[in-house]
Amino acid sequence: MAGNHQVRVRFAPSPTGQLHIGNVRTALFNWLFARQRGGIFILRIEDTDVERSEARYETQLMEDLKWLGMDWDEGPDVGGPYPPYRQSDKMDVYREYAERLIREQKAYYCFCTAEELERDRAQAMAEQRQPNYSGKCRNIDLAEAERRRAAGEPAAIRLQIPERPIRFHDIVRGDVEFSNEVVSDPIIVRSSGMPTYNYVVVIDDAGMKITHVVRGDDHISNTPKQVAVYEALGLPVPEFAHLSTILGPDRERLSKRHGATSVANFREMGILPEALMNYLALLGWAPSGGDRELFPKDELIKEFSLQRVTPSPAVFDTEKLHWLNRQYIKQSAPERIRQMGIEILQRAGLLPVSVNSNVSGWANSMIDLLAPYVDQLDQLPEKAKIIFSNDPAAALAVPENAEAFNDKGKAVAQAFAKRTESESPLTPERFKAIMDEVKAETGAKGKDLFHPVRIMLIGSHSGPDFNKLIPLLEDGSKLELPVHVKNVRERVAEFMAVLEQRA
RNA sequence: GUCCCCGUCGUCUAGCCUGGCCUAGGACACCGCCCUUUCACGGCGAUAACACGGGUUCAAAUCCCGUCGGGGACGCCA
Repeated sequence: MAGNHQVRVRFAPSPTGQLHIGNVRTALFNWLFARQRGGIFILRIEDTDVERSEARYETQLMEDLKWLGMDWDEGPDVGGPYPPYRQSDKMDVYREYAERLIREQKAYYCFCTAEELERDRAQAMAEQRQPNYSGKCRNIDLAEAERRRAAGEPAAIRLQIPERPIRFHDIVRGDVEFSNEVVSDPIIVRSSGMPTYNYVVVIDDAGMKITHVVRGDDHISNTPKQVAVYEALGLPVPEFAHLSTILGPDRERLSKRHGATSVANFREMGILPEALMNYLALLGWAPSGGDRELFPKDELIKEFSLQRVTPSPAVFDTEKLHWLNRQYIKQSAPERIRQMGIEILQRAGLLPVSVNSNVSGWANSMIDLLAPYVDQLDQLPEKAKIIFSNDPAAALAVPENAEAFNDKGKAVAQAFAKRTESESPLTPERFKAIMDEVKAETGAKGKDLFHPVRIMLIGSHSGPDFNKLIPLLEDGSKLELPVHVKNVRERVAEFMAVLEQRA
């Protein structure tokens, strides 16, 4: 394909806060589209809102994108042929274009005051009309307007919307048409001399030779205004693709009150980046056939297509994200999960700040054992409670557990206790032998045999395999850890004390 | 209020453009069974949807109109 047909897309966030999940999805679709088509993905930081923009958010935003696995070909850090990629502050260019529009009578000075406009708007609403600009300054003679400005009267510049419908093509929604009646002449330069967003964004996008504008559908109503700017300036109009909104479970736009909504949140929770990317891609896009869910990055790039993006809004479903995350945890190299797990356990105060090889070896086996049980890695400390804490009273307070210690269960507990008080350390082999003896002595088998023992050891009748659990308890008890791990003998002794007392 | 967008299982969606292959497919969740001396994992299975009403047609989830419902935009914010 010839170079001049090359796809050029951009993600243009404002560094005013944490990168929101909806915005990353927009970034992702831009990126996937660019990579799929062998195009250019551009990062442009919109920090014109000086009051709210912060450098740390910009850094964070770039880290978040990288963490997710995205890269950009042009941007504030890597440069590119059409700078600037940070400030879209090209005042002279904006002014020059605005002057040209005035000269060509495609734009005009507007002397209306804010109060006047507000009054008109309120009246239109009251009369159930579209609150459009009246157009009262449209016919002020240019010479007259210049005279008033020279006399110090403040004036904004408005673009004159043509007397015909404005159409544009949207890859997701097809042809979209807005009647010119509903598109007010937009202000492109404020009376303060500052250009407005709808004007600036067009010049910036055109300047960067953007071929496809992929963004959230909250911009769809702005699009006719922007198209009018392109046309007035004689600039080529790009293709558009407006992505639907991501909703919370209550079908309201996803926001902070729905819980985790920023990339940073998911990262801290121990969601793997490939799982998040996969999930986000599936929100609004599906492959033809729609029968595959697992899409690693490379597969997404291969399969993605903007034409297949759905126009309807999607509810964010944490359960499905969790499912994908579990899939990727299982597929992932064990070392990676171990390392992440150790950091999380350290933060929870269960592992020392610096781990020696004895501790890390032990921690690794523990993480290997527990990781398949979690939806997100930050659940590890909670799951590790079975190893780090031992509370017989609490365990017996659960009716279901207490029931396991009927006469037969109690006999099992006593027989087991009798054999383990001298058995230390306990190996899995020895454990098995003991269980066989207990079985012979008490006649208990199956659940009757194993439930009491498991409750004694970890306070619950469900949990990981004994063969792996026993060594973890025995080895852990010998390590210097912030929280002492009790071995089997200690656990059984404590448990029996409480059990006898209750009887 | 006006305009725009959207409307398939509880959720994400395939199918819709190019009507018949749809007895509407897949996935998550839920439920059941199997595996496992428990739980989880895994395997198998079940329940579950074309918003409603009119057309057009031999035939409509698919095309047209209307209604209802949801979301968004209506700024000298971005």
